[in-house]
Amino acid sequence: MTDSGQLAPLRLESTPVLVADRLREGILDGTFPPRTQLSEVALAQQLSVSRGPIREAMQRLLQEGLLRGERNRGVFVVDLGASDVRDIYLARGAVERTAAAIVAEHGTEADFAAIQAKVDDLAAAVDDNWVELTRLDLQFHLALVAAAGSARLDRMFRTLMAESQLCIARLEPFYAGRGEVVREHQAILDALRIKDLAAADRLVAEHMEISATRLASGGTD
Amino acid sequence: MTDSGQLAPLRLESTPVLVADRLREGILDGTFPPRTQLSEVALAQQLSVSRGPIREAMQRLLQEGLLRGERNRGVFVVDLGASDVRDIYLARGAVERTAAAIVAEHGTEADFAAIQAKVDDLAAAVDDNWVELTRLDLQFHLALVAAAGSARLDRMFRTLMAESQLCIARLEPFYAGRGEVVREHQAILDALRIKDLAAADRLVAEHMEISATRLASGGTD
DNA sequence: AATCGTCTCATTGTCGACATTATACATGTC
DNA sequence: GACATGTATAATGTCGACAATGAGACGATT
Repeated sequence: MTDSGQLAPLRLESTPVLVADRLREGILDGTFPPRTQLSEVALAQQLSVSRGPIREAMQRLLQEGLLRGERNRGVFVVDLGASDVRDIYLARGAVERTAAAIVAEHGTEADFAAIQAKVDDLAAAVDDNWVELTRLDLQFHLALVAAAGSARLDRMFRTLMAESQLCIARLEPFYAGRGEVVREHQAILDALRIKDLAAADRLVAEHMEISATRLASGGTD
Repeated sequence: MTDSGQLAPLRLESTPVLVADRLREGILDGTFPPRTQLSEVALAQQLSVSRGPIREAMQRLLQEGLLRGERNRGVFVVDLGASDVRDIYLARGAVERTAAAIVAEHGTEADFAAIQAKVDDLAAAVDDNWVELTRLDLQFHLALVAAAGSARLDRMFRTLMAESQLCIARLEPFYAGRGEVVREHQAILDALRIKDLAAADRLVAEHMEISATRLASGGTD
């Protein structure tokens, strides 16, 4: 998997991308709580860059749905309500059910192995760190979508993943026990392996339904 | 629908949005053919604005998938191949099938009327103007997704719509006759009205399949 | 003759400063 | 005292200029 012998480019990412990553991290880990305004000048000073790259990074996060912009006012961290949670998981269902159908039909053994690795990571994780559990949870779904090999499904899922992470981090749900979650994911993978499209579709749809309900029950609309 | 007596804001949209609209229009109508580079300074002079808004507009089109950026090189109009066409319609299937399921279950008479209006527009259009026909075609699908009332499905569809328009405009397909297209769309709407989820899902999936095959056959991979 | 090194040119990346906009507070008038 | 108006301030929006990067052309060297 690693391309040893090949040298990586000196600068992997451009400055605006680096800034966007830092901001996204800050939003997801609670450094910037919902509804807080992100000042361009303040961030520019803290990160020792000009306002240009900051604005460009904000543009990306606006498109990702993590920030909300008001004309001539500024950008604010989004505040996701219960209806947003339902909508996010509805959209994820649309993406992941299609991805599952493709993987079930055309998935290779390498694809299944990659997804299985994510299930194993989830099973091996410690129970008490729920932040890590949700991260690994999303990694499974990312691997599932990646296995479908669709650039656009992947693009759409990544923005939804960021939004999922945001509302998960904010609500701090009881994660329903590791064992149950591992079983749910393993069941999806098993259905994919035996090319049972109907079962895979149903399991993914149910998984979205359950996750959305779990999260939405704790939030305000 | 019109709010007479009320004055609209002086500037509806910000400068970068206006610029993005102009650029998108130019890309879709062939003013900027695929693989052409968009120079920041040239566009800034032509539009009489600074490079800042230009860069911001380009950011949006990059996210929409209409432009491709290379570090320290510039941005270029994307060149979509047959595999991209298939991928776009795969992703559209994911979005629109989910939207159709929602509309079939919870759609109001107003929703159906709005979609029916798009079918009527399509039926009333003149035959020879295929550019207009494809535009109206996409308007139907936009209305369908809008009726689902999901902000994220809508967001995802709009970017896919732009990409669809691009590869349609580039390939200039024979549009398969207006009558056939009208029947296909009317059939989808009819299935939604009678809440036949299975039929609606199948019809939308087939519509995507047919459209993708129609377009991909003419392009290069 | 082929290759490497250097130069030039055009373009993007970044920066600091000015212009514009919106909010909040103070002021004046009825 | 309450409302409308004017002003101050802090933010974003925009601009022009400088720096850095990459591509192509030209010439020198082996």
